[in-house]
Amino acid sequence: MPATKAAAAASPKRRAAEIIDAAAAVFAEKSYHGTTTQDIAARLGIRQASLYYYVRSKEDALAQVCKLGVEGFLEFSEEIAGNGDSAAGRLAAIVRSHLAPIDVRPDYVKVFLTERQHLPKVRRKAISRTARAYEGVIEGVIRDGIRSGELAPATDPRLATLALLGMCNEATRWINTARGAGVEETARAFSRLLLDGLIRR
Amino acid sequence: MPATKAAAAASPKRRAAEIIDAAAAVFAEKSYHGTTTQDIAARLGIRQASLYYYVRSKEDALAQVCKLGVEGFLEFSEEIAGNGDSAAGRLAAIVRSHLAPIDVRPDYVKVFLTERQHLPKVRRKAISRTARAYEGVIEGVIRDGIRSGELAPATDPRLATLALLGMCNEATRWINTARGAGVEETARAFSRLLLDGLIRR
Amino acid sequence: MPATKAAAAASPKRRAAEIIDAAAAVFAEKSYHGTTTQDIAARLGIRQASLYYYVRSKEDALAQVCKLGVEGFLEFSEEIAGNGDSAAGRLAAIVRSHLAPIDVRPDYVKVFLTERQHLPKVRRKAISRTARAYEGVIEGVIRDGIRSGELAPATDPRLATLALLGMCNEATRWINTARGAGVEETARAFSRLLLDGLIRR
Amino acid sequence: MPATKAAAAASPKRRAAEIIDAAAAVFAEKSYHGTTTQDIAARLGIRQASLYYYVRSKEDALAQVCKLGVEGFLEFSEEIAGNGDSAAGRLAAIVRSHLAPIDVRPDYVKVFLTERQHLPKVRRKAISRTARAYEGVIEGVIRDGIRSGELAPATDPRLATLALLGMCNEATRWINTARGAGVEETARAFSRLLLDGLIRR
DNA sequence: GATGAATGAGCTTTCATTCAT
DNA sequence: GATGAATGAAAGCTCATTCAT
Repeated sequence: MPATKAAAAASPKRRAAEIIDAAAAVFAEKSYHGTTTQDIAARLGIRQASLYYYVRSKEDALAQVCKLGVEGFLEFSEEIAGNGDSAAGRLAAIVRSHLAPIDVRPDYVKVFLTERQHLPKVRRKAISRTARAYEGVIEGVIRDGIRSGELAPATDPRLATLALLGMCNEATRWINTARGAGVEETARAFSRLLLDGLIRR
Repeated sequence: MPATKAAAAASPKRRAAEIIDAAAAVFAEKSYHGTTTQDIAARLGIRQASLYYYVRSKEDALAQVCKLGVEGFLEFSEEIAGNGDSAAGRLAAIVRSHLAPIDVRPDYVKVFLTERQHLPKVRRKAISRTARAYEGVIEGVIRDGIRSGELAPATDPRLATLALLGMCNEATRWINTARGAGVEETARAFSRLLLDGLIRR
Repeated sequence: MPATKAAAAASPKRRAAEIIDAAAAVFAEKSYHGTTTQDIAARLGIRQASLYYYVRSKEDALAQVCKLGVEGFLEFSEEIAGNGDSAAGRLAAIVRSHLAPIDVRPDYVKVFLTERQHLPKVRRKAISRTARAYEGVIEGVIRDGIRSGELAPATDPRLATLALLGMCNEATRWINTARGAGVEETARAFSRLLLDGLIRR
Repeated sequence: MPATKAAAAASPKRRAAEIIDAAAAVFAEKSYHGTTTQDIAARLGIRQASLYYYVRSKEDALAQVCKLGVEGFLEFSEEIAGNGDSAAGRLAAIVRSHLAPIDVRPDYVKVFLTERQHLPKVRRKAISRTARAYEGVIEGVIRDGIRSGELAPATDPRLATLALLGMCNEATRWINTARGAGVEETARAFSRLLLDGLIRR
């Protein structure tokens, strides 16, 4: 029976994860520079100084959040890109898999997308490289589809990729809110839109 | 005979606009809370204290940037929505007109999109209402098109609107850069994508 | 008639020097790490934050104090070492010229002697090199005197140098206090001691 | 069979002495206020909190180090002063006995000399009294020598004492290092210097 | 118009210390 | 004996803002 209030329900590792969780939530809401370490501590019901038992610095917390926010994007996309499916099928799968982390850990993804710029150069560059690789994979699938005649030859693969990413990434702002919709629905609607367009046939 | 370097050729009003221009640029690059008034002053070649001759406060500068960043979106969209064109034509026009300010004043739009959350509640709510109205206009055009049989009946107008806005808004990150493309091209590619999709017919 | 309290008697450059003066005094009294920036501000009758208008950081203040604390040692010693005087005459002059800055700016010298270790490595090494050179000059004079037969052949020039420096440097602790004596007296007594010893002849 | 690495071979009392040893070493290197309890713990391979099993506080550690650092100075000096030897012989013995603790426990002596100022007033004053007494003993020997005609009548006993102490105390900075020399040598050189001076006879 | 000087408020971080285990 | 977890207090520093000039 734990006596202290704060140490209540927390395994050694779990507590550290909770700190990062809180950081992600507050960074997502107020932006990195708009967040004080006090904000994070308050959300956890601990004192500000106690954060530093688990986290080296505010910036380190951002780095951890961003790391978890980007994880999962690249790996699945490569897997999908390499399966033998049609280009359309693979693109639909990519949309679905891109929205998945946004569904599960929206704060982490949002922070990764909007706050990673505040990471120190070295880390930022490394992440940018990963992101660039991810875009490349999607672009490759589109090029494939054009070459094979499955996708419209007039398509600009680069801009199509940016469109796909743009609409999916902005979903961090509204997915699972009243203003928006759930992932399943969103994934279906976005795939259809991307592949078939709005025009009735 | 102007002695100071910076104060050289500047009408009273023009100078004030330059201050806001500089604020927009730095806010866009470093985020609102990541920007110091010193950053803005440095970009203008003046001293920190001199900013306050033109601007009431840092927050006031943000408000002005956001105001100019949102201007032009709503007016044109209503005009377009009300012209007698087909739904497809009107949507293409909306895409074009939405990208226009991004082309002309990317910093202002970017700041409006990402930093308006840091405005005090009253101002923020007012802007949100405008934004909501804007979304409503687009959604209306899509509903029109579905009703008239021009657009696919299975379309979710809300999600289609969010998709359109998402892909256009994210363009603030790359339009006119080497990584992206110019507006004309982008508008054409995005309209086609939205209306016809990627699949070859 | 100056209205503000603090800005009273202070030319632009003079004020900065006053800040460093205060820092030297407090560092000398409480040691570098034992001093808070608040201590320095209090001695000047200004607010802590105001220090940073003149000084980049506490460490920068230490660097400035040390720089002024070491200045004057080397230059004179080289001059003296090179004049055509006897070894005994030159050593007496070195003692006198070494005690001079201790008389004029005891705090600066004391801080240089005891706190320079807390400077960042680069600066510290540079200062150490200067100090080493200074010791070398004195040692050289002693070697000269031994070679010419003026000084006792059994003398260890290195240890004699360290003795000279030791007794002079410790004078920072008591010179011009009731516990000690004035410079003139001290210089005379130390020269005689060094050259003739305590034994009566 | 001891399980923990660090706690291996250590009697209860011996361990406490090791803690103070470590404190002395780190205080000597980084100064009292420049040392963190973590620094001391790290040098022992234990955790910060574990220090408090042996030491009441950081300040208490300083007090213990200073106590051991000053021990041995006074007792021997009184013994020497009281033996029937010549003034010169007694001064040489004092130099030797003053350098002895510097040789054996340089860190303790150095900390005593440079950090005792940070002890709370009561303790500091008590130590100062002891130090003053020590100086008095040396000064007495010199006065004796002058009175008896053994030492030069023009000698200022106070300044001669301060010279002796200055050169010996500064030896904490270099004794037994490559830059300096061993105790035996140093004691011999310093005695001769003090008594006979540098001039050849 | 512009700025040098100053500051209140607040920020991130450090640190000695405590205490239940 | 030793330590993981936590914290009160304070440190150095930044920053938006003011104001006399």
